[in-house]
Amino acid sequence: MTDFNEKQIVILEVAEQLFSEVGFDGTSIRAIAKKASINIAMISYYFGSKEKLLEALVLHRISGMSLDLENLHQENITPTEKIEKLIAYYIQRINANRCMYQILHFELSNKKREINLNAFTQVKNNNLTLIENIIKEGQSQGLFQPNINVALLPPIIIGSFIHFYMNKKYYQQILNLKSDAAFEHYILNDLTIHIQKTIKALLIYAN
Amino acid sequence: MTDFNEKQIVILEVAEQLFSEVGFDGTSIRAIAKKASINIAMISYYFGSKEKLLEALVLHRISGMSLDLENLHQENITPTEKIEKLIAYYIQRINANRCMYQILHFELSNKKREINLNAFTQVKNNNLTLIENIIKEGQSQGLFQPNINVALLPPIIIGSFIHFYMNKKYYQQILNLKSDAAFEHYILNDLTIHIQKTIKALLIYAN
DNA sequence: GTTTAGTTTAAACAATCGTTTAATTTTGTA
DNA sequence: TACAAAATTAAACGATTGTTTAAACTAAAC
Repeated sequence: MTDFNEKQIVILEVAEQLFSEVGFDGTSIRAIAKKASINIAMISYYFGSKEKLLEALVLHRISGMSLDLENLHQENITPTEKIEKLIAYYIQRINANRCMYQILHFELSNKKREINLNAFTQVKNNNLTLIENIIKEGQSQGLFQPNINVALLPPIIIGSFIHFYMNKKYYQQILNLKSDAAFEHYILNDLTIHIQKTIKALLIYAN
Repeated sequence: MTDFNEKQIVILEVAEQLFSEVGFDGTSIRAIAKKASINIAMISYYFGSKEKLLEALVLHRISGMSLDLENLHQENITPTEKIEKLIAYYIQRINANRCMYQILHFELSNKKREINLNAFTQVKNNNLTLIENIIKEGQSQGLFQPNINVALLPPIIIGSFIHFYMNKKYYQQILNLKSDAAFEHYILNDLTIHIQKTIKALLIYAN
């Protein structure tokens, strides 16, 4: 998977954290080097430049963002249950990769940057196909409505999560989630159930 | 509403565009000055500093982000129709303020920055109360389900929009929206209808 | 016409930025 | 041990950053 040594991995991890916390432009080479306990020249030495470090980081993480659920489609459960499982797994994976999602979320919409989107587009298309197959199955069984815009389902799932996570302080306040652990627990339970209910209702309920 | 002169307004508008396009850290005082056709010293002269310019910009725009729908609650239409109207209006307003939403979205989650959130929190609480009142009305009429987590509805609406907008290029590609106008039209029609359907289904459908 | 306060300007400020250099240390191989 | 390649370092590079300065300009008030 990776052709990076231990020291390079440390740099990538530190960069990921800082980029997600204070942005690419808000992160200096010196800040990364200090946090990774290395000399600032090592970043150019290993990755070439700050821009290329970002590219390497994205490519390094992107493969782990594809949903790995080939067995789900073959499981002997109802399409509704499959959707439930898919969403829970999806959110758990977004949460696990939330730093990278945050970086991509901003840097991809940043007109200054021009990252190679092919790998990310492929991940999104792959995840979209996965959802599409389950929905087609549900539709063929007469469980789901026929007129579902599948392309707009990921925005609901990902968008809800990202917005919730980006406004962490606000939702911690109004939902009385006093610790980071409580916030994360809420995401993996209450928020997940809420999104599951929402998508299920959309698929099943006839307008 | 504003105590800014024409020149200050121009600076604020240019800053808003650049901050949303390339981020706060990605925007230099000189870039703002050049685009606004003013001397770089004028920004410090009028606003004190770059940080204070951002604060002034947020405060300048924030009042326009509160939903103004007092009459909606009194209209003689069903709660379901009220929700539809509310969502269409909500998305139209997010779209109109999308630059500021983008700025807030990133800068508020940026650990470097410490903007005064009170005004924004007030807007969010105000909008939440508006939704809550309509849902209570629908619940009292037996139209909506009783167990609705109102706090998690804005994340669906705002989150879906922002995610869709942030991944503009991707969705333009897979939805075959070749122009900016076609993309905006899709947001104000198809995406709006999709979110309306989603929220309605969640409110009405019993899991 | 003079004065005064408010604008606008070019220039300079120190600080930080990403990157490169050249010398040194470390590591692995013969 | 001797050598060569790789890794690491401190220092410096020029460019750009946000901000300040002091002079010049504008326009209304007296």
